Amino acid sequence: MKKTAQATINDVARLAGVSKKTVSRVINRSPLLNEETRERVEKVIAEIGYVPNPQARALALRRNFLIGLIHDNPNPHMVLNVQHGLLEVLRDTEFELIVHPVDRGSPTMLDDIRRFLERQRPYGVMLLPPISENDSLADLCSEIGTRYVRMGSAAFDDPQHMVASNDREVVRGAVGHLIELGHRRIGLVLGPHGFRSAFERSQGYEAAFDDADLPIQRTLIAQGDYTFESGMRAAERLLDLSPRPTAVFCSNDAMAAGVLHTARQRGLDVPRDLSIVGFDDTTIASYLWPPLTTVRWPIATMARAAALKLIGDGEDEEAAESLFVSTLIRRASVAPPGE
Amino acid sequence: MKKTAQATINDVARLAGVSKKTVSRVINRSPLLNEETRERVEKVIAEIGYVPNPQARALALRRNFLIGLIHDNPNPHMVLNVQHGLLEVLRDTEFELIVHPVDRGSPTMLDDIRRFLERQRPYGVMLLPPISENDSLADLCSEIGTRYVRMGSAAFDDPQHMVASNDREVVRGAVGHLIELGHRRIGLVLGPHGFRSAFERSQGYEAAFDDADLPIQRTLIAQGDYTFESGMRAAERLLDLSPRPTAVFCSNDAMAAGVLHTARQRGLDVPRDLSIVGFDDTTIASYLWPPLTTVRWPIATMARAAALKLIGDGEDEEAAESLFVSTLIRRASVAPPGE
DNA sequence: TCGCTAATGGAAACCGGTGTCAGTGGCAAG
DNA sequence: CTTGCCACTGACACCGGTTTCCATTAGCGA
Repeated sequence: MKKTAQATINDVARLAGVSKKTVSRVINRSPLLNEETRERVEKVIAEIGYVPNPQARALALRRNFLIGLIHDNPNPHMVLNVQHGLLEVLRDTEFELIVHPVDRGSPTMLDDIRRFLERQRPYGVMLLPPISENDSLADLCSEIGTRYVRMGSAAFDDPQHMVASNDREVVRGAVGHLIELGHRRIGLVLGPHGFRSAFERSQGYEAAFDDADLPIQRTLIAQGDYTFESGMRAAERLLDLSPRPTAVFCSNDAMAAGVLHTARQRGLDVPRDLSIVGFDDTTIASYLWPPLTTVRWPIATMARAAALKLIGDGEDEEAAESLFVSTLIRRASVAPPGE
Repeated sequence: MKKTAQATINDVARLAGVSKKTVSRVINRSPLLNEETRERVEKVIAEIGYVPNPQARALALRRNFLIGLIHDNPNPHMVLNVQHGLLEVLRDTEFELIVHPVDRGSPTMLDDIRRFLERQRPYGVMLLPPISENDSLADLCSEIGTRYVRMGSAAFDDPQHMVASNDREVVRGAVGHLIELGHRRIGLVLGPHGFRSAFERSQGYEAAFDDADLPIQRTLIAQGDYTFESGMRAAERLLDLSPRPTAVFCSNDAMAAGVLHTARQRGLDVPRDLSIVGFDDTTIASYLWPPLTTVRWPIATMARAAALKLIGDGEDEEAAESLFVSTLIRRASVAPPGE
C-alpha cells in the first residue's frame, strides 16, 4: 500500500557508477557505448525497476508521445473499433492514446478542440467522421502544428492526412445487386445533409441506376440523421408510397434497424415484402432478425494505417495504404422482390 | 501551416516585466497577488496566447493529470458510455483521459498493465468489469500508488474504490415480475463462470424463486459467455427442453439477442411463446423486434461518480455515491405465458 | 616514446514549469 | 523614529530527463 518513490535516472547512474548521460545512452540504444558498461547499467535498471519518466522526457525532447482521437461519432461500435486499431499499433511503441470526444453541433466545439490541442500538444491526432469532414478543424491542426489523419468515406485530403474508404463504389455495387435481383423501386435513406458520407453514398446509389439505365425517382429518397428513430420516420414515409418500394438501402445500420422496425410494425415480412441493406456492419446487423445485409468498413485496418501515418517518421507514411475497400456482407435481409 | 513555437512562461514574464514565479502565481490563482499585476500578466498571456506546458507542470509537481481507463469489456456501448461519463466530469478540469484496453485472458495482461501504470503513472485509473473483479489488479494499483475505482455489479471493495450497482436486487425484481405474470419455467442464461456479475445475477434469480416459494430447476440454467453466439447456443438447449421454458432471463443483451434469434429460427413468437429479458439496455435492446425488456445500468452516472472519486482531494470522495440502482425497462419482449 | 585519432564518459546547461525562502516597501503600533 | 507585520515579488534550486561540449583513455603508426 505504500507509495513507492519512483527510481530516477540519477539513482541508476549512482548505483551503476556512471553518469546520467551514460544511462540515457543505454536507454536510447546509443551505438557508441561499451558493451560491458551497457550490461552493467541494464542490470541496475532491472534490479531497481527503473522506468523513465515520460513527462521529463517529453520536456527535454520538446515533444511528447500522445496520440489524440477526436470524434463526435455516435456509433460506439465504430469508435471502439478505431480505438482498438490504433492501440494495436501504439501498443508496442511509447505512444499513448488519449481520447477527446466532442459534442457535435456545440458552438464551442472548435474552441474546445483548440484548447485541447494547445494544452496537450499531442504528437498527432486522428479525426473520425463526421467531424473529420470539417476542413476548419484540419486547418486548425495545421496551424497549431499537430499531425493529423482524417478518416472518411472518400479521399478529400492528401494521402498522408487521410484514410478513406470507397463508399461510392461499394454502394453502387450493393444497389446494383438489388437491381439485378429484380428490384426497381429501391428506397434510399440518406445521412444528414452536408455529410460527405451521405453524399458519397447517394452518388453510389445514382450510379447504380445509371449503370442499369434506370431513372431515379426522387420520391424514393428520404433523409435521415443516422439515428434509429430517423430510420423509422423515413420508413413511414417510404412505405406509405404507392406503389411501395420493394427494397431500401440505408446509409447506416441504425437507420436500417429503424426501417426494419417500422416494416415489422406494419406487418411486412422482411425480406419477402421488403429487402433492406444497411451500412457499417455493426454488431446489431447480425443480431437483427433477419440478419442484415450490410456494408462492412475495414475500420480497424484503416485505424491501424492511420496510426502508422501518425507516428511514422515521414518516410514510409506515404507507403502506408490510404484507400480501403468496403465489402458487401450478404445476410438474410435481401431477397428478390415478391410477386 | 508553420509550426508556431509555443510561448513559454519566460516569454510572458519578460513581456510583463515580472518574474516567472509571478506568472506562475497568476496561472495558479494565488491569492497573494496584486490585482494590477495580475491584470497586466493576464493581458500578456491573452495577447501571445500562452498555454502552460502540462508536461513541465507534471514534472515540477511530481504528479500528472492523467486518468486511465483500463478495460477488457467487449461491450462497446458500455465502454463508450463510461468514457462519456468520465469525460463529462474531466472536461472542466485539467485532467485528461487515457484509455488502455487489455486483452482478456492474455497471460501478459497484468505485466502489460503494470508497464502502463509505471510508465505513465496516471493519477488515477478506472477499472471496468470484468477486469475490475480482479483483486490482484487492485493490489497492483495499491502497490504502485495509483488511485483506482472499480466498477462492478456489487460492492466488493471500500466505497472510495468502488462504484457498484445492485444487480442482485434488480434481477430479483425482474424475475419476480415474470413470476407474477404467471411464468413458472423461467430459463436463466448466465455469464461466464467466475464473473461476479454472473454470480450476482444468478443469486437474484434464485432469490426471486425463493420469494415465491418456488423450486429452482437447475436444468433451466444455461451458461453463456456474454456473446451473441453463446446466447444462441444456450437457447438451443433450453428450447429443446420439454416442457419448454416460457420465459428466459439473460445476463446481458447480446445473449438475449442470441436467444431471440434462435427462437425466431424455430418459428417461435416472442413474447407469446417466449418472454425474454435482457440486461444492460444497450442500443440493440430497443432496435430488436420486439424491443427488449431489459435492465438499465446507470452507467454514465456511475462513471461520473467514479471520476469524482478519482480526482477528489480526499475530502468529499466518501460523499460521492457508491451504490447505484439499476431499473427494469419494460418493453415488448415480455408477456404472460401463452395458452 | 611521441603524437594523433577514435571511442567513451562526465560536467553543465537546458527544457518549462513550481517550491522555498529571502527581500522590498508600506503602514500601524510602540 | 524604530520596530514588526503584512502583502507582495523575485532569485534560485529543483523536478528527471537530453544535449552540448570537453576531458580522458586507448590504440596505433612513426
